[in-house]
Amino acid sequence: MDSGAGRRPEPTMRDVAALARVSAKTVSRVINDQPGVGPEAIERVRAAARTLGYRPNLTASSLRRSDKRSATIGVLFEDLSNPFDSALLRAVEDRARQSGVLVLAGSSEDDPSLQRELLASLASRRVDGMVVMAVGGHQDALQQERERGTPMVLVDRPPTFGETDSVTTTNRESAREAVVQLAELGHRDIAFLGDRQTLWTSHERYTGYLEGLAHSGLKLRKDLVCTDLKGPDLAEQATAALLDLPDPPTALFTAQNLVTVGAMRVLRSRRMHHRIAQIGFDDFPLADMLEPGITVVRQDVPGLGRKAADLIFARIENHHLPPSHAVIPATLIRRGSGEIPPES
Amino acid sequence: MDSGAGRRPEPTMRDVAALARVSAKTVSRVINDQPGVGPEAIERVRAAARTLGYRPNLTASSLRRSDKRSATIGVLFEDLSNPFDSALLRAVEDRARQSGVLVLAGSSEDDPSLQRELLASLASRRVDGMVVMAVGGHQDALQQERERGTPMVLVDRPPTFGETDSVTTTNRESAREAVVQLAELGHRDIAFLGDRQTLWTSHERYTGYLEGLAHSGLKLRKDLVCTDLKGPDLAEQATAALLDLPDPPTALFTAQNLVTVGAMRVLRSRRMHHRIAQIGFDDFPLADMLEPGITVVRQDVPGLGRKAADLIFARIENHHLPPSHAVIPATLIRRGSGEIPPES
DNA sequence: GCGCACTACGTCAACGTTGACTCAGGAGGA
DNA sequence: TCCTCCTGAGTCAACGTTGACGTAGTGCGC
Repeated sequence: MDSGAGRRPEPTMRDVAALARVSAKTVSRVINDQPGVGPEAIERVRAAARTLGYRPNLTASSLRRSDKRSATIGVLFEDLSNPFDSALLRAVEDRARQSGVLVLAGSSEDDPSLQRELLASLASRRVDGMVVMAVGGHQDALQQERERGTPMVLVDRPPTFGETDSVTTTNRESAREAVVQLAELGHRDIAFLGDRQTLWTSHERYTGYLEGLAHSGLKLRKDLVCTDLKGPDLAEQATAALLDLPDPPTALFTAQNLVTVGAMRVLRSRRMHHRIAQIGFDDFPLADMLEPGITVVRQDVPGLGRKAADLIFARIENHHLPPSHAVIPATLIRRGSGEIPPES
Repeated sequence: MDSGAGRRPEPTMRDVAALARVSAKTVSRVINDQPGVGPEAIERVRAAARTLGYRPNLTASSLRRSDKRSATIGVLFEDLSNPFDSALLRAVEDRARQSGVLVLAGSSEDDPSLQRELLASLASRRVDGMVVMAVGGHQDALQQERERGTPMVLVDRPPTFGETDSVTTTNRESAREAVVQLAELGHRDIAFLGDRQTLWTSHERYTGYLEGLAHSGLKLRKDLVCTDLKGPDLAEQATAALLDLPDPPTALFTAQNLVTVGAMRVLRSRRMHHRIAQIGFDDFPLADMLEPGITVVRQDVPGLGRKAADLIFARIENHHLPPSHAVIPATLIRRGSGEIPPES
């Protein structure tokens, strides 16, 4: 074993060339399957590379190559341990692998300065492109990066600046659909519980909620709207407060995953989960195993990821494509909780 | 905007040097905070770098530097969209960020040839180290990589070869603890449902099951042992078959996440979830919201990830450290399903 | 006034690879 | 026979950066 020795120096093309008694350039040709090398020279080079355990140095290669490709893309999401983000990452990774590209991944934690830092880190490594879930607020850093010509695709949230590809979900339309379904069951007091309004998705879903009410001829009750619920604790408090109203809602539209779970928790602890309707945005595991099953709007996460990857690779291939804004449809999955009619 | 223009060439040190009227070396010194540059030269270089939007090329830098560090590590897990894997990735990423290191991530899908390919891909990019969840079976590719001197830490599964760091969970001990708890409640017919036996973790948990039985003076009933349940479908079939036995089990030890869920599903559909005890290995979201809550052995996933990252960075710093094998304790979380006594 | 140390730079080559070019030798045609 | 073309190589420099080393100028002690 390696005990005692430090990291062995990697053999270089020159080492292989010396052993095969050819020039380094010939080794380069063999490694890159370029023509102009005779069969027995090819064999000598291959044998030498094998015995030395030679592996090409991609960093040196991409430094010298004319296209400067690093065969690496950057992925900058909010939190890689979040199931949504990791499913997205996996979809991007799968598509990248087909092109022999590896993925540098980072979590921005919705922190602009961290995003800026990671962006610079990716840029220093000269990635071929970036797939970014932009943090809320100003996107100056992203815009600057894009304006330098770095291929970039925004996922889940659209760019606030021009000429940049994006992939999003039908947030507004699907939220609206959920609310309309509740209204058609006879609900007239439908509460909205959502995440931070600075997040584009949250805001879109709220707009969809408003549209759904309007479409169904319902009046907006401002006391039934709870926004900026960051995390399950705030969601639980908000749900409890709603239920304690003199005129409580008969249905909840919970516009984010953790909010959905927080609300569920409160409904269950009050044994009201069979009497109050609930539709959540974004599916989650075991939603079908609860009593009742939780009706949700399911986003096509792998679809989002695949599309994002397709776009980034298309953009890398051709910088001059017109920007593309893909919208991936979400689906309403009826499991019971969203099909509870109002009482009396 | 960038419309029409291809990717703008990145400014180099020479560009900055020309603008600041100094040599490239001086720019290098300023960028790396090295001494030997006067204050006003520093200012000129800084200003020039700002106006040009200069960002150092880390690939060129790591090519030339003596230590050859790329400030990048590789992470090779089974499936990055799996919550266990992604939580692990996140923990590694957090630790890496502290050292200014980025993470190249890949999913091996438990496929030896894919793992081999990704390993080569990482090696070509000259990562400083690798954190690997080894695929089952032969680990030759990993061993070869390790023998070349690449710093490597195996997570969740130990190496079958020497001189390599690893981090694992108390699979056997915790499985044993779970089974002993069931036995102490009076259960005598405790079934084992587990994933593929080729996986080290599955095998360990099975061994723990056997130890638990032995410790409690129970005899092994081979007809209650179901292994190699890959995926929830097989788990459901196996559970159904167990319950259809003339002498069915009164408690289930489900040794893997998807198996746990599959078994739960069958118990619920047969309305037996309040009569048959169940303890699962590995926690999952909403386990506490079901009726009854699911008792599980919870692994300390962030702890595993942190430790793995600590080890890889220690190894990168010092190749000569003796190999370290960390074992992170798991905890039994009692929620109800594992505290159901046998009937009559 | 001379040597010496010290500071603030600059010069050069090299990291591992590849694009552009050169070149020897043989085949083939006029 | 001579010229051209093609094949299978090799040579050289450069990608962007930094380690090793060189050097001009200043300050200071004796």
